[in-house]
Amino acid sequence: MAQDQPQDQPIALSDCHEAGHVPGQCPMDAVLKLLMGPWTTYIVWLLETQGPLRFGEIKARMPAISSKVLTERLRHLEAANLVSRDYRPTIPPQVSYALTTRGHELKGVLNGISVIAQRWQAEDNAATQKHAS
Amino acid sequence: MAQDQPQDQPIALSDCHEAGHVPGQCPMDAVLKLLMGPWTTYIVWLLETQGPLRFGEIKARMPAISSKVLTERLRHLEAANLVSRDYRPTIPPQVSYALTTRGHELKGVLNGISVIAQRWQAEDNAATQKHAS
DNA sequence: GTAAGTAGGCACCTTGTGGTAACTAGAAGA
DNA sequence: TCTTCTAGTTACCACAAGGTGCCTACTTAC
Repeated sequence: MAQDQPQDQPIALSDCHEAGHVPGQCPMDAVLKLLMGPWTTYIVWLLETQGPLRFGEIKARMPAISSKVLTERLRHLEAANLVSRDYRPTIPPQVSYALTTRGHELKGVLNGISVIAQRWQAEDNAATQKHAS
Repeated sequence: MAQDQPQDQPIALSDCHEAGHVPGQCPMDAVLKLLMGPWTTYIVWLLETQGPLRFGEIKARMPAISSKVLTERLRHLEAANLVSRDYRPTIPPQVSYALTTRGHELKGVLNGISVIAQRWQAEDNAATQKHAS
């Protein structure tokens, strides 16, 4: 991935960043907006680690989310082609969600963020402890 | 970075994802929340590519942002140790902002997102064109 | 007759967030 | 004396986003 680039090259980001910036016109903004809301990364992680899940199964693993928001998040992820929706009109209906190829492509990036986030948190904790003693 | 891991290992993400998820208690959530708001990645990108900048210089490069929001974004980034603030109490005052080491560490991740985002957008554009023809 | 179970839809309320405009300090310059 | 410059701060407004509760459709089971 991009990490193979020599570290002294200027960061590229998206072309929209070249001129006066207007939020919402940038591919990066689109991806960040997708990932950002609460729950979203957790949904992707669930589908990544546990495979396809039904609506109720996802909800059971996120007790605090409301149906409305879960539905909305899944619709957004579906619209972005990150998850696929499989609807079976049985009684009662069965709807299962799975990551698409594009969804799996996020794995590397998410892991990168996770690694950094955990390292920073560990550093902060260590600093706090040292400061408290 | 994390991309060196074999691709068949389960994604790790953060420990908070192991049990019932509560947003806001997760190091990943913290980082995403930081990056997410409008303008934020653009500010980081500016400081990355153009070096330390004064408040007015940043604002001049983002004509649509308000002082209030720029101040708030910079305060958040400063609180997260991503940018450092250098205040000189001259008249009129001079305040310059620069990326910290931690700020530069984001470069890889942001570039990863940027690469994916641009690839997806290109794919989508190609698909749209083909569909339209 | 009615409750349970699934996957939401819909209306309403509340909170957070961003935006706008006015205002500040203190010295320099006209 | 009055304006200008910098880097904000403050008060206020508006909209979007999240949350809550209630409702549906259809069948099976009690």
